[in-house]
This record gives sequence, C-alpha cells and structure tokens, in this order.
Amino acid sequence: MAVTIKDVAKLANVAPSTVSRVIANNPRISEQTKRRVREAMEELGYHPNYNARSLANRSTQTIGLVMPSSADKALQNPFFPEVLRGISTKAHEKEYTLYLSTGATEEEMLQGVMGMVHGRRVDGIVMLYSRIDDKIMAFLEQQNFPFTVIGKPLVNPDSITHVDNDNFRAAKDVTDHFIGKGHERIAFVGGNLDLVVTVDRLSGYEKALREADIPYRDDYVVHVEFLKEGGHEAVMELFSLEQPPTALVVADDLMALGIMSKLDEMGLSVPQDVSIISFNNVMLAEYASPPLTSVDINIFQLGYQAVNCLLEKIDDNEMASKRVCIPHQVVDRWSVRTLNESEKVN
Amino acid sequence: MAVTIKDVAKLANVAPSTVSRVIANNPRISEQTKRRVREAMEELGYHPNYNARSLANRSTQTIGLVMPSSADKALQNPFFPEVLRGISTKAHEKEYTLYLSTGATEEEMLQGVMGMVHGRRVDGIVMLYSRIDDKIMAFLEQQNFPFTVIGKPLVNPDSITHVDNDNFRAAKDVTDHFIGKGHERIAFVGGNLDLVVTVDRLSGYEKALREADIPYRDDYVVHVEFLKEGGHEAVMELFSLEQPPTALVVADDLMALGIMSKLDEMGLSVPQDVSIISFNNVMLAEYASPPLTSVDINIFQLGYQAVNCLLEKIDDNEMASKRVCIPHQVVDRWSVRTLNESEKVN
DNA sequence: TTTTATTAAGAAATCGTTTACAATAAATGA
DNA sequence: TCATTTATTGTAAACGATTTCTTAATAAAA
Repeated sequence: MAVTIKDVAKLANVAPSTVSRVIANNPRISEQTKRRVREAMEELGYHPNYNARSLANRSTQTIGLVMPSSADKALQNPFFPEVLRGISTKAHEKEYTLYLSTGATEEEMLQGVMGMVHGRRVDGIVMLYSRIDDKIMAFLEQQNFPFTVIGKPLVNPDSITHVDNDNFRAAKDVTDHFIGKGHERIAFVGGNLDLVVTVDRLSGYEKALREADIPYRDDYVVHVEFLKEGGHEAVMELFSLEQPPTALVVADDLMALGIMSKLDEMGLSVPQDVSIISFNNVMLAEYASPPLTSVDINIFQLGYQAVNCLLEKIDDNEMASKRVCIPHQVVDRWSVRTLNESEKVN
Repeated sequence: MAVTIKDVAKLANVAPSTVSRVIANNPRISEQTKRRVREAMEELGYHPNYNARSLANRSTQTIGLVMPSSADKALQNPFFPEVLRGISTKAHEKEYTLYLSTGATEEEMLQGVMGMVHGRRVDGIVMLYSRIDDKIMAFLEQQNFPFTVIGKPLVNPDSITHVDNDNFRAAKDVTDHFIGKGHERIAFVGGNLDLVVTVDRLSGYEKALREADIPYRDDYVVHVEFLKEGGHEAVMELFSLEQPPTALVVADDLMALGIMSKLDEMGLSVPQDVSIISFNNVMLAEYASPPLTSVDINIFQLGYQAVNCLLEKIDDNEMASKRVCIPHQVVDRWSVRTLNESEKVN
C-alpha cells in the first residue's frame, strides 16, 4: 500500500536497516550511500510510519493533555488557549506532538487517561488543572507514569513535579494593594473550593488582612461556581450587607466580568462605587469597561514550563520532582479607585 | 516489560491468537475459554498496546484536529472550547480519540498535518476553520485523505464535506431585524476577510439592504483584525462619520465586546445610542453590559456533526461529499433598541 | 463404519520499524 | 605477508498486536 522502508531499500539497493540508519543520520553510513538512499526516498515519496516506529522504539514522542471535563464551563476560560499555546510551543521545539484527553464526566476522563497510559499512546502527561482529591492524579502517581501538573497538587506537592504561581503571595499583594489605597472593606470572591488555586488565594487574602489588623469577616468571602449565575448571586449577597465592601478581590477575570455586569444592573459603577482586581489578565480584562486591573500570572509560561519539566521527567523518571514557580505581576488599569480620607471611616 | 498478549496466552494456556480473538469477542471462541482468558487478563492487568494494534490494523481510531495557528488571537475565542466539546462528545461515542495539531506559523502547521497524514497517526482530520486559499486544505484534498471542514471551503465547496451555518441567511436575518426596528443606518463590522464566514455574512448584510432599498455605503463596512485594537479603530472610523450608524452588525461576540468598551469610552451607550447584534452567542454575550443580542450558531452541533461526517468518510472514502447546514437562531437580549418615528428620518 | 460438516483453537505470516550481532572488504602495522 | 583494525553494510530478531491458514476433535450424515 503505502511506501515502506523496504521499497526504499530495494530501489537504493541496500538493506532496510541501512535505510533506517540513514533516517537516523547514523554516522556509520557513508555519505555516498546516504545520498543514494535519500534520493530513493525522495523519488518514492517515503514517509516513516509512526506506529511502527513507536512500537519498535517504545516511545511515542507525544504528550497527553488532560483538560477539565468538557462539560465544565471552566473550559470556556481563555486561560486554556493560552496555556495551550505555551504547551504547544515547547512541544514543537522538541518535536513532540499532542494528544488530547477529554470526557464529560470524571469517570469518562479517567478511562481516557488509563487508555493513554496503558495503551502506551503517550510518553507523559500534563494536567491542566489541579483539583483536590483528583482520581486521575492519584492514578498517574500510583502508576509512576511521568506527569506534571499546572497548579499546585494538594496531596504531597513535594513528590509531584508541578508549575504554579505563588498564588498565596499574589492574593496578598492584591489585597495589600487595596489596603494601600485606603480600602478596608475588602471582599473575596473565589471560585470552586475544590481547586487548590482558590484556597491558596484565599489564604493570601486572609494573611494580608491579618497583617493590617483588619478583621476577617465570613460574610465578605463568597465562592461562586465560576460562571454568570453564580457571579450574580454572589454580588447580591455582598451588596445587600449592611456594610457592603468597597473592594473586591476576584479569583478570575471572567468572574469579574460577570460581577461587573450585575453591578451595572444594580446601578453601581466600577471603580466609583466598587473597586475590583481580578486574576489571570486574559485579553478580555483589557476589553471590559472599565478595563480591569488584573494580576498577570504568565499563563504562557505555565504551559511552556510544564512541558519542559515533563520532558525532563520522561528522560529520567527517577529525577527528583520539583516545583517551578512562575512570577506574577499586577497590571494596573481602571477598575481601582483610591479612597480619600473621609471615606475611610468604617 | 509490560504485560503482553503472550503473557496472557501463557497463563491461560492458549495461543496468542486466541487471546486476540477473545479481546475482539470473536464468536468462534467458546464461552469457556473466553472466561479463562479474561480471568488471565484480569490477573495480569493486561491492556492492549495501541501502537501494535494500529500497526496490524492499519487504523488508529484517532482523529486529528487542525486549529488556527496558536499564535492567532482567534484561538482565544470561546468558540473553540465549545466546538471542541461537540467534537469530543461524538468522538467519545464512537471510541475515537483526539490528536492535536498545532503550530505558530502556517508552514509549521502544514508540516504538522503532513506528519499526521504520512505518518499514519490519524484516520481522518477535522479542520476547525475555513480560510481562503489554505495550503493545508489543498494538501489534504490532493492526498485524498478523509477530512471535514467546519465552515465553508471557498474553493470547490461541493467536493469537500463540510458543516456550516447558513451565514448568508443569518446575516440577512440580523440586518432585517434591524430594519424591522426602524434602523436604516446599519453598519457591518466584519472580521478577517480571509475567512469565508466573513464574506458570507457580508453578502447577507448587503442583500438585506438591497431588498429594503437602503443604499449600500462603503464607509459603513469595516473589517477588523478580530481583537481589541482593531475594534477600537473601527468604532472611531464609524462614529466620526457625518452620519454615524445607529445599528451595528458585528461578526463576533468578542468583537462586539471590544466595540462596546470603546463606545463606553466615547460616551455612547448601548442600546440608547447604538444597537448591536453580534454572532456566535458564546457565554460571554450574556455577561456583557448590556447583555448582547446575538445569533446562536449552535457551535456544539458544528463540532458534533463535523465528526459525524468524518467518521462516515473514514468508513467509506468514496462516499459523496456533502454539506451539513446547522440552523441558527437570534437570541434577543438588551443590545437592540426600536427607533421611534421621529428618529427614522435619515 | 466411513465420509463430511462443523466447531474450536493453534501456527505462522504480517504490519513497518529499530537494533544487536555478523560479515565483508579495505586499510594498517609488524 | 598475515594478523588486526576500521569502516561500512547486511541478517535477523525484536516490538505487540491481528489474521489467514491449518489442524484436531467432535458431531452429523450417508
């Protein structure tokens, strides 16, 4: 059917093994035969069959990607295309290709991952999220299969190679930022508490308050299911309090967008009535009205480094696991206002 | 190393071929031996090696996905996660897995696709976009490799199986919608003219105007490079005209968002000063302030059906190519205002 | 009882590579 | 001149499945 290494061998009058060596550019083959073989390949339009190669090699040169469940609204977050860009850049550099694992339920996804691992479809896996008590991660660990995580694994983070931001610090920075601008009634709107990133950011927020001697109020902390409906509820709760907050630390740009839309409906305006800082700094943050002050977590690098670590791991699975921390940076736009003295009274 | 079919065979005291038949649930094997073999598989924790299988079978049970260049901002569009959801749903149903082709430049992407095809990594390909004069599509056609396109191919659309909306009609509907509400100064803000979808929508817009005897004005048609900066320029142009438009047909929700942000800056409000209808109805349309009236193009179905067609094609490559048209529907929200009589004077 | 079907399972070839191990020929050195 | 390197290529056995023939055993038919 298709042209194989044998056809090339025949035409070039050499053995198949020689052709294989030419492909690998093995120095033990003379330049002369190399030329002859290459001409034959050219003439026949030969291309190696990757399946055969993987079989013989026991390596696939592909890495598996585990994204959140396709049913999960979180997938709509522009975070993913961007992290994918980082991943694919590094993968391309090293001539690795990408295999996508999907599924609607956690069970379906686990099946998919088990298929990748057992079926030897991939050499390693990068997990694009980090959830508390995740079965997939548990499985990979138990199998001792090379993988890296984007975000911080909750259970034994020290034995799992991962790349993450210092989310604790980032949230603290943001909260400090507000405090520095005179805010004291600062609320925290987090995402799904199953995500480690949420709890990290919440701790950072708490710490900043504590350091500034601002009392932590339970009713200033809400968690929403990431997309619109949730955002609306949260805003309702927050702003029907006797003392509504003047500033919001929001765990995600998209959530901030939803909140702003609700605020708008309620006749509150940003930043006059409420200041907002959110996380991720996806392109949309710039689009919002007003443009959102957001902390840039360098999503591209998260992906790029995750693959980098994974490749090291694939190369030597016994290598010590490590944690790579990607720097963040708050980028100022127009969603934050400085309170003046008279407003500061609580 | 890993447990193979031979190990199972040995333990179950049968030949490897028998094990293979048990896996395929071949009726020529007695229930009794099937049970024995299955027990052995269980005991050893056997899982078939997909590479070996693909090699023997000449089929990979995986489909390749060609997305826009990872450098392309368009990738940030929530269109993609949603279409991916459709794709992965159908793929899962039929036990196909997904292979991702990426690349920063068109050349890089073409290399990737050539790799998939020649290296027999995938059984078929779905193209997630349709661009004018696309090399990848040309390559696939020339190779007679099974593929389907989401969107309408410009060159010989009749010989390429594709799934698309009736974008001409959709744009006409939207424009008619505006006309029905008394608008006459209707502008069109399109995306990249290389994308077939853009030209289709533009024609629909024109047609509606013509039918309503509203003159087509060149200065009411602008094209922007999809993301923010472009959106801003376009708005500037449009609203610095002597007779600025009262309604905007915008080719994409995200673009509409950018435009609204600029409008806000200029002190114009939606829908009081300008009405907007955009396309795609991604979740964000609901978030915007005000929530956007948008035409739902049923993105999920685009993906789902594309895979459906592809699988038919893989099954029988000689099958006639077809065009599947996914219905659309404009969903009304709050970005459109009805002009009253006094305003209608031009 | 012999012949013919039928059923169940094994033997061996195949898919397209890679690679350990030979093999050959030319070059070197004593 | 003959042993020994060295450089180059070939042989054949993996890699882990599938699948086409066979074959052995049993049941049915003659």
